[in-house]
Amino acid sequence: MSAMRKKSGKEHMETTGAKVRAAGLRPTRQRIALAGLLFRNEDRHVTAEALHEEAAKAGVRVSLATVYNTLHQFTQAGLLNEVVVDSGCAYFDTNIGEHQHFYVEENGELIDIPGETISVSNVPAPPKGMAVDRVDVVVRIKRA
Amino acid sequence: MSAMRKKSGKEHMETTGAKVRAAGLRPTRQRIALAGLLFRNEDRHVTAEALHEEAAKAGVRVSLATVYNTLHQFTQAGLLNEVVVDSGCAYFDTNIGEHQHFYVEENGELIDIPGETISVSNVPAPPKGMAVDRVDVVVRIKRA
DNA sequence: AACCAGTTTAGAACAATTCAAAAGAGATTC
DNA sequence: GAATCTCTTTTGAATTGTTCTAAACTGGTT
Ligand SMILES: [Mn+2]
Ligand SMILES: [Mn+2]
Ligand SMILES: [Zn+2]
Ligand SMILES: [Zn+2]
Repeated sequence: MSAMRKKSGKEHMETTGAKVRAAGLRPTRQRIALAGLLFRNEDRHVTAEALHEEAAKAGVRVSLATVYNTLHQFTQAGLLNEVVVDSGCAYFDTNIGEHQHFYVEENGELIDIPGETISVSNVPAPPKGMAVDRVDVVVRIKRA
Repeated sequence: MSAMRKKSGKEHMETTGAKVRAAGLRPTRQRIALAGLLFRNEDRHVTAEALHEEAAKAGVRVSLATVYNTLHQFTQAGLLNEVVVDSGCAYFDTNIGEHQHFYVEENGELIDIPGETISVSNVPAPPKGMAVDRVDVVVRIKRA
């Protein structure tokens, strides 16, 4: 589902519950609420802290520990990707397709670069006994 | 200086002091000692903690705070590069030329990929008012 | 309704890093 | 070479992001 139709409120709730269940996770209040926030809009990049605040503002009471647990569970279930751009802060990405990022060092913002855009070639073979897990490209940008 | 001759002990000390001074930093005991450890061998990737231990083993008494300070000062002076591969731990690289890395997630090891090897093309223009600072490629590998 | 396994929570614990204030040491001047 | 000035180092506390623990809770089942 590359281009998905905008869903109505109720429809979104159901979709969300199904998504959590399909991931093999019990659809609890907090998981459904967090999935609701995460998957409601276009692709997004969140930090645990940020999602926790967002939940609070949306009137959803969830502990920070649960936000961390949920982000990791969603990641393990393949619903999210983790993006490493900053030693000191973990980002989670709702865009799980192959793609790359601009990273605005100044304010910590992540911007998607569609997967077909950048091409990486001549990646050498890894040492014996090792296999490539994934190739990450981060384009660090700053004010011109 | 791509391929440098191996230096004798004393020669290395002098070179080291000069390097620190050339970077615009006062050649203090601890900065010279740390530079000595860092730039003595081939290119290396260190963590503050690791360098601190290495110094201790070499009989050099330096505080961890100083190791952090020094690594950052050397980085700012262009003697080191910081490599981001793990949210939670900062790596510093004595190879300041353009190159890429294999990252062995299992044990946190970094392996250089020479700069001419991988080619990255079609990097899109950054948003208005922004400029590319640098493009990082990390090839995450794991046991096959 | 009772029950159980899985989940959430608050708060303590941790790891990596930074900060603050006082003591120490290069560089410069006499 | 002593006085002096500024930059640096040190120690330990403080911060930040994240994980752990043990007790309370809840979704799903009987
Ligand atoms: Mn953050
Ligand atoms: Mn480390
Ligand atoms: Zn993304
Ligand atoms: Zn390197």
